[in-house]
Amino acid sequence: MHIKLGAIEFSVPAAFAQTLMSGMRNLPKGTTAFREGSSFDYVVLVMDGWLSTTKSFESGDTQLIDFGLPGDLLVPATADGVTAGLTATALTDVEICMIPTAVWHDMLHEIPALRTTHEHMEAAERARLSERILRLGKGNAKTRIAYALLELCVRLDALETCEVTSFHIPLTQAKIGDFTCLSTVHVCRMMGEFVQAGLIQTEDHLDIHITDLKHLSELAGIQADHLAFEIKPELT
Amino acid sequence: MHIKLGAIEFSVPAAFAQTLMSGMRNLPKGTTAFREGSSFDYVVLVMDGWLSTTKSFESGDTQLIDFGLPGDLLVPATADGVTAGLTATALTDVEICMIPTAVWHDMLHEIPALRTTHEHMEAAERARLSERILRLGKGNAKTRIAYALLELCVRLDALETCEVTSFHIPLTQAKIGDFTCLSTVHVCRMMGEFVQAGLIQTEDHLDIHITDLKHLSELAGIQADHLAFEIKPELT
DNA sequence: CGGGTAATTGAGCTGGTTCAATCTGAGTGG
DNA sequence: CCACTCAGATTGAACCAGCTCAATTACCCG
Repeated sequence: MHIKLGAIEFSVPAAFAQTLMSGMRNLPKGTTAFREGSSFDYVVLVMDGWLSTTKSFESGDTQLIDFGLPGDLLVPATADGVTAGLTATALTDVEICMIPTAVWHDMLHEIPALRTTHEHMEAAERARLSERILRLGKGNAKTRIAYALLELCVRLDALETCEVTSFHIPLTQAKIGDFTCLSTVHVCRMMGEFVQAGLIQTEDHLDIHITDLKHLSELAGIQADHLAFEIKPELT
Repeated sequence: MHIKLGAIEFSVPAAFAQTLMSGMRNLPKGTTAFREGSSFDYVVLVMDGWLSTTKSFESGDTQLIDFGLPGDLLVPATADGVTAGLTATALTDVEICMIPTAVWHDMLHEIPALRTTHEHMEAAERARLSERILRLGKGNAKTRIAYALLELCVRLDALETCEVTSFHIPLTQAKIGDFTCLSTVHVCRMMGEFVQAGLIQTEDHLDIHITDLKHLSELAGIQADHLAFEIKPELT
């Protein structure tokens, strides 16, 4: 039995195999893995596909907090250890593994390398959120979008040191707007300007080609390779 | 030897005492505990006083990410496990304990209750950041300030279920602005309106009295007691 | 009393929003 | 093969929450 955490495959003792197998779920696009406020004593390992985590006001206004990509571990719990503080929704058809929190702790305990990777991924998540808060607070629309593109590029391991960097994001402009806290209208305009300026090209609105990494990085306010060190555990 | 994590005192085996003692530091107001980008293989336990964690653009624009209050544990590392992703600055005279990351891991391993509390505090931090991102993205100035006041109130254990709730925050309006991503001018105006509307009173600009918790909660978009469950580990 | 930090108040400005069309492309059914 | 539909992208234009700039006030401290 193997699981992938971050970019690393771990072989898991047979004792855990049954629990892992029975935790596998296929979620069709648009369905929910767990919901804010509900009791949910699992961690969720993303095997395949994209999820978003969101948080809402009672009024219904909803903010996209983060994406869950293959290899990511979603930890929904708030301080009480049991109640989910976020809602996780499948952005594509998704395969996840729901692991009871207690079992996950046992696994971390029994597989030291897994614990190390887990800690690096938690640090990566914190770093990601901090970078994003910095840009929400002090960055303008272009900085926020440029950063979002770079972050996704790095997380998808698509970064190329030279020439054109290409990757696929299963996101509408509305989702990019949710992620960057901008209206779809403004996302559209800004990305249009990026294309005009020769920073990126798009195909089908979903395949992104970064054609001028240097200037996109400048706009984002961070060097792409530096960001990779901050948020990609396996580069150490 | 005892340490306080969250609101809980833990007795620590003698083997760790020497390391803990030698990790103690007194930082005068305005000094820095660790700096973004530097190598720093410790976790920082806040014994007394307030710290802020910040993140900056190369241009110098700086965003306040979070506060470190007594009992909080600051984990500066990014995904590489060693490089600090944040800068921590003392907002008041501060007493901290710098614990080497490896030692901290040993302590978590040897003291199961400490590990549990640590996990709840990490969950609390995630919850706090999510709540804040929600308000940065979808909330207006009043919502953000109201939430900031409530969050600090809850973290300071000052919450009263009825009547007036009072607490002290060693913050200028400029810091509140940094925290909520608003200009000092706008913080001033909004807090002025809160006072006018009878939601809060202030003394010396630092002592806050919440005089209408119900309406402040409505403005903040969360019930104060619900927030307490989300971000206070020891209420479980 | 002088000097410095923080708060307050007024007034004009702007980045990004909202509202409202219009356009485009991928189905879908006949 | 075409007409219809629907989601998403694009474009234009008015609007506004919060910012910046600038001046004034309040308070503390030596």
